[in-house]
Amino acid sequence: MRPLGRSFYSRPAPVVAPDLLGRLLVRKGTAGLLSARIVECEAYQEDDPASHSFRGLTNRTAVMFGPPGHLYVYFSYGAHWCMNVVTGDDGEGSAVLLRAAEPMSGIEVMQARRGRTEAQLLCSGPGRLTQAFGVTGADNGLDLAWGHDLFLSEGTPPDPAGVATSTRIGISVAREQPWRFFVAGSSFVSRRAAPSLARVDP
DNA sequence: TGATAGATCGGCT
DNA sequence: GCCGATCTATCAG
Repeated sequence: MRPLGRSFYSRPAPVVAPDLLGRLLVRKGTAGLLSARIVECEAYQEDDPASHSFRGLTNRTAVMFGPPGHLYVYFSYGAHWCMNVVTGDDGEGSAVLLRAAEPMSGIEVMQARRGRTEAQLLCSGPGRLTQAFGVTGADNGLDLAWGHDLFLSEGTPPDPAGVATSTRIGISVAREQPWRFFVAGSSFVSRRAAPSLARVDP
């Protein structure tokens, strides 16, 4: 199981995002091997009012403006960590938020960390995914493309016809951009919005 | 310097 | 369905 290389990430976020579906998020640590198949993610770009990078480089968003293939982790609503994959060129503030995944291995560790046993409650949501994988601010800036215990591997991409798009969850601006990508029909997609999300809300 | 909104989640009504 | 927890960044004064 080899990490996806730098070139995978050095493309625009809305191009990388659908290509992330079906890939495996892998963590090899003292807790053993953890892996999950990505089923939902969202693209964010520098000229995008919904993006953390929209107002320019800050201490918090510095990683987003760095080289592609690194991990951007931020603390949300005073309670949860959320993880992004940095995309595009070095110096450009774009990334893809990993929102949900289907647990594949290391399920007992995920259950212990989450305090839940149901498979759909382990990695289905950005805060849940980071908790299951033990990702925190300590992992901010980590290079996914080069020899760490956390990386993405090839996996098995879904049939292109099985990929659906929608507006991004919890975002009130730039609603015209259908930059949420998910595996249609997967029961591991986060459930915050209506089931038939292939439309753009008015 | 204070108020407020936010890429969330889980518990309660 | 609604609300609180409680950190970060931005904006108003």
